[in-house]
Amino acid sequence: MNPAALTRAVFAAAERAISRRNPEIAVTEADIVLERPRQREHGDWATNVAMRFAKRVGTNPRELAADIASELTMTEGVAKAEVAGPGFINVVLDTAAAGELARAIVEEGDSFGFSDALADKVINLEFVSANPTGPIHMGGTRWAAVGDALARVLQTQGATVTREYYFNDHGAQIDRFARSLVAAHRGESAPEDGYGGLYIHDIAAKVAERYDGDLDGLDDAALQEAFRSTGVALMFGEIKQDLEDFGVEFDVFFHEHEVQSNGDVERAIERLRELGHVFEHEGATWLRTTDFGDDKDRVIVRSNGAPAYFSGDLAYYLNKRERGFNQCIIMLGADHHGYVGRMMAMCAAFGDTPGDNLQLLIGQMVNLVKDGKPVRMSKRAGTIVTMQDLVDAVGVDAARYALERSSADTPLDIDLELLQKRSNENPVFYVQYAHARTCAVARNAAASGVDRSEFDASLLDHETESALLGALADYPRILTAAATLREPHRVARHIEEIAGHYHRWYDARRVIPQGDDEVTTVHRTRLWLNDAVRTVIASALDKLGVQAPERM
RNA sequence: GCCCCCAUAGCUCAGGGGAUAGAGCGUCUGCCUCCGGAGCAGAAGGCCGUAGGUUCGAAUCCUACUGGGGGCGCCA
Repeated sequence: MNPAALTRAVFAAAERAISRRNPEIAVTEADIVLERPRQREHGDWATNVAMRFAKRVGTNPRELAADIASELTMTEGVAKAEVAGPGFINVVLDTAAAGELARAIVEEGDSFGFSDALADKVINLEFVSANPTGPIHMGGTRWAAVGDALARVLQTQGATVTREYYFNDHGAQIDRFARSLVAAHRGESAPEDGYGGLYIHDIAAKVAERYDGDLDGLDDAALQEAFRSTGVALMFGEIKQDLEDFGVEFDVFFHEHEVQSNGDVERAIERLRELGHVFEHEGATWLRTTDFGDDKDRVIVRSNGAPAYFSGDLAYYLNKRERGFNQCIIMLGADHHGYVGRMMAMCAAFGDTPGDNLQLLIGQMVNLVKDGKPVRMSKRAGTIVTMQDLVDAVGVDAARYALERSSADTPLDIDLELLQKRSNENPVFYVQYAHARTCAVARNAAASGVDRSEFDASLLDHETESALLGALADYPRILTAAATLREPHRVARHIEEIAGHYHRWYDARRVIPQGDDEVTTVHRTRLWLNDAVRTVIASALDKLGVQAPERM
């Protein structure tokens, strides 16, 4: 019996028990909450439905629970339902009913746990969007890992997802970048407001190489323009390469320059003006974001006629909506959380629903720690620590997993020394090892003549087997939660749990017969369970963009 | 000054109102005659930052405070 079927059974039982006492109280399936008890001896599942309804029904929770439990006991697949504590109903499933899951998972394969919960969502997921003025730093690295994982998790729930990178190739920062390159080219020190670091010299040298001496005759403006366009292109190429090496692929690289030059900005402003949210003040054009909860109104066209940065956001958001996305998710670093108010106000000003059509996720800072001290400087970038620094230190799998297993709104310290010293101390290896072990067992099973020609779920009766099956049964719910809450770390935490249950099962039960013992149904049945675990771990690691090695 | 995020084991972090608060790492003790010991079993280690409140029930929700991080431009 799967959780959905049990939910229906509990619903039916609760409805009968409650309506007997008071027919006017309506129970819906949404009122039924099943959870996995922390203590195994509390059964496979528990529900608090009696405690939730006791007051309204006018009885005490334990009495109502007893009624529901006795109804439930009659349900096929339920071995036991009993009242516990203040009014919980603990349910133990028939061994066979629980064990069927092993076969179901193997037969369903990689798509086990997928659903159509988000099938109506056409999602634009914007993340990283690092400026092309330097390499990707730790904030961008965190979002690259988490964003890619989130995209994959959303897709398991039927959502249509476009991964998008907003490329700020417009504005004053690019001027500063160009001037920094020119300074490096001339052997001068970086401008005060410019960018430093070895990479600036690398890029400058590459630009010069590409022009092959043709730079000599150029005046200052032409020189800066040459370094600007070529430098940005080179920098962007490096960023794309870093992302690719990190296993993250974007569907769309959107250039800010596009909305700034094709009239979209003007059109967005005009739209907002028609809606009555734009006003002129002291020569500048403003959006009245305070009407929608922002702390202050925002300039969208400066008094000198130049569009403010925010105007690009207006046009870009409108552009996304016109491309057909009904949910725009933007992942921002903690240093940008100040934009939340104005972005949400902008969304509302367009007549959309903040929190639905537009969602902003804020990721907290990542610090690398070594020898107990924060690592602040990169060899290459000078002032910041880059994605490359992290990958060089611990590898892609460990880097991604370390970033993905924590909630993005927790500030995170990553201890490089620990991850470098003995890589098996990293949780990613615990999970990967469990997967490799399932593969080793499968290989040995094949060699010993154990196959999946038979299956008897009632033979999966060991406590480690019900625990393992329970964790596997939970996986679909974890995936749905991870998607709807935009918290892919839940997937990582859950496979750690599955891996733990698997290792304990491995210690307690053998798939391969010992010595000269005959291969029996027990061994074949256990192979199904082994392969079910492999299926789920491989699928979950894939969602995290982490390798699931067959051998380590 | 105002706003946002965070505070849970020695460290890094999980815990979407439920029962005895968990994992990995670190420390200590056991387990290799047979599917991979990158594993398993056990031990030690917690006023869940403080104080109130809501609730049958709070690490979880609300308020205030303390401590840490970040942000508050006609910069991008």
